[in-house]
Amino acid sequence: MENTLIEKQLKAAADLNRIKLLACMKNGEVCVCDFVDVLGISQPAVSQHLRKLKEAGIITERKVGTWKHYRLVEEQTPLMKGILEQIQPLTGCNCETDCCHVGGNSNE
Amino acid sequence: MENTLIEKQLKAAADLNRIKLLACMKNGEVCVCDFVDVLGISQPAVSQHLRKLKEAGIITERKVGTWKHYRLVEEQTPLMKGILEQIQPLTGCNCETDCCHVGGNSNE
DNA sequence: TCCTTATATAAGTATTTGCTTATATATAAT
DNA sequence: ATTATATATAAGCAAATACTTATATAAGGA
Repeated sequence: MENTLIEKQLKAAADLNRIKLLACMKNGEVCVCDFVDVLGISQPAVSQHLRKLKEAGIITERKVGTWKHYRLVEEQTPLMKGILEQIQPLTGCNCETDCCHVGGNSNE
Repeated sequence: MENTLIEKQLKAAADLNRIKLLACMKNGEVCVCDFVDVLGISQPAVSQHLRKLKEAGIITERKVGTWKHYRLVEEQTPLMKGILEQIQPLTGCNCETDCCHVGGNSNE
């Protein structure tokens, strides 16, 4: 693993909001709309963070209708494996069970 | 290990010049003057990078006359252990054997 | 003491970053 | 076709970053 790739992945991970995104995704797939609630920043800001993580090869996406589900890629570099192990999980952002306010347990 | 400390250490490590500094220190103690040659940036720039790594608890220092020897702290966090493992070693910066142009194998 | 050397700090600046609001794109529903 | 929803992209801006040069500090030697 080259130092320039290490730099790219470290830069992608070195932000508290993106650390929280990664923490959420440790629980499974998450939608952009859920992240907005979790981080308290705008939807475009979330999109930009996710793009940075995607460009570093850390996450990938899946389109479901108008939604987009993001998740950690399966084959992480040794560097990212170590980092992801250390990131503390975040509750309240599990897309599997309550994605995009669909499923009947939302009050909107 | 809290996510805010993780952020601090990731931010400290997420720079190619600082990655090179860490790579050098994997070989042992290094002086500021040696880093200047290795990185090709000014001495104050090196000092500032080293301060950032020190403030993140990643490195420590030892004063020897007018020189200052920097080295990795012994008790690294699990996060930094993983990162340091992945950083590729850099040759030409081993302070133990050729520190600050002292030792007779310099041509100045 | 004065001068030199090694390093740190200060101040200034260009670049990068992380947000914002506004707009574009894509899908679904009416 | 029109409208609504979810996400992405564009543009602009404030804050952070990484350098520079100039200066301060500290130790050693003449």
